[in-house]
Amino acid sequence: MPQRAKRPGTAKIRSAAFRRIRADHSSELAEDYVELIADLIDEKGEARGSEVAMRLGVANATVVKTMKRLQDMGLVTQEPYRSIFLTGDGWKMAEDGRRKHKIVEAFLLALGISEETARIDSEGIEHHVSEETLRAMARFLARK
Amino acid sequence: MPQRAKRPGTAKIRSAAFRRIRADHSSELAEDYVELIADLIDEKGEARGSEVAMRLGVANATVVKTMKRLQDMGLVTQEPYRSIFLTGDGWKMAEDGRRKHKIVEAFLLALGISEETARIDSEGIEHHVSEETLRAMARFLARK
DNA sequence: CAATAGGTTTAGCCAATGCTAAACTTGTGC
DNA sequence: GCACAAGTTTAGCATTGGCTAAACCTATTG
Ligand SMILES: [Mn+2]
Ligand SMILES: [Mn+2]
Ligand SMILES: [Mn+2]
Ligand SMILES: [Mn+2]
Repeated sequence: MPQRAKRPGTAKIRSAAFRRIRADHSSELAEDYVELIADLIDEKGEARGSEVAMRLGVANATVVKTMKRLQDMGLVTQEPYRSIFLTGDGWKMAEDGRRKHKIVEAFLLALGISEETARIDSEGIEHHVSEETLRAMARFLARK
Repeated sequence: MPQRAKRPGTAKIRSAAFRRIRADHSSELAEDYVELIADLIDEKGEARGSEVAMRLGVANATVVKTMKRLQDMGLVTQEPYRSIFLTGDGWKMAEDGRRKHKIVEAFLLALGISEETARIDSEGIEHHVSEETLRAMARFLARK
C-alpha cells in the first residue's frame, strides 16, 4: 500500500540507544563472569566452575556451556575437571569491570542509598553507563 | 571428590543480585515495547509494527514475533495487518516505564551529562533501578 | 592402592530474540 | 473496479542462556 506517507525519520537516530542496549547485553554476561572469576582467584586462589555457578545462582551445566563461549572469545582458559584461569584479555576486562562497578556502587552509596540496594542496583547499572556518565559520577564523588 | 571443604556460604545471598538482573532483563524488552507503542499512539495517533521496528532498529519480523508474546502477556492487542493497541495493563506498564525513564534521564542531566548521553544511558539504566534508588534520584532533583 | 563420594561434564531439552527470504494483504491511483 | 507497490506476516534458521538427568573423573580415605 502506497498509503501512509512518511517523512524522512529521526527514527534511525533514535534507534541508536536501543542498539547500544542490545550490544551492552551481549557483553554483560561475559563481564560479570570474568569479574567474578577474578574475585574468586584473588579471594581463594582459584576459581572452580561450581563456585561460579553458586555465586551467580545458575546450574553447573550453564557455567560449563558459558565457559566454552568465553574460551572462544579468548577471555578464559580451562582444562576439563580443572579450575578456570583468565587470559590477558580476561584480566583486562575484569579490571575494567571492577573499576566501573566500584564507581557506580560508591556513587549510589554517596547518594544515600542503602548498602544492600547499592550492591544490587550497581550490579545491573554498571553495564549501561557510558564513560561520560562514569566521569560525572566520579566528579560527584570527588566534590561531594 | 570429597576434597575442598566449603563452609556454609554467603554465596546464596550474593547470588540475589544476579537473579534480580536476570529478572530485570526478561521484563526489559516488554517495557521498552509498550513504552514505545504508547509514545507512537500519542504522537501519531496509531502504532504500526513497522514503525516500532524502525525505532527499535530491528527487523519487522522480529516485532511481529514479539507482539505475539506481548499479546500472550495481555499487554497489547492487534488484528493482522492492523495497528497495535495497548490493553489496560499495557498502559499501566507504559506509564510506569515513562515515570522511571523520566526520573533517570532528568537525574543524569542534572548530574551534568550531555543530552545525547543522558538519552542513551537512561534507556538502559531505567530497567535496573530499584524504587529506593528512584526516590534518591528524585530527592536529588528536588533539592539540587 | 582401590573404592567411592562428590564435583564436573555431556546430552538433550526449552524459551527468548534476532535475522532473511518468500508469501500474503491492502489501500490507492489509474 | 483492478493492479500493483508497499506494508505485513510466515517460514525457517541461528545463537544465547537457562534447566535436569545421566554419565564421567578424581582426590581422599580406609
Ligand atoms: Mn560487576
Ligand atoms: Mn554486573
Ligand atoms: Mn524507557
Ligand atoms: Mn529502556
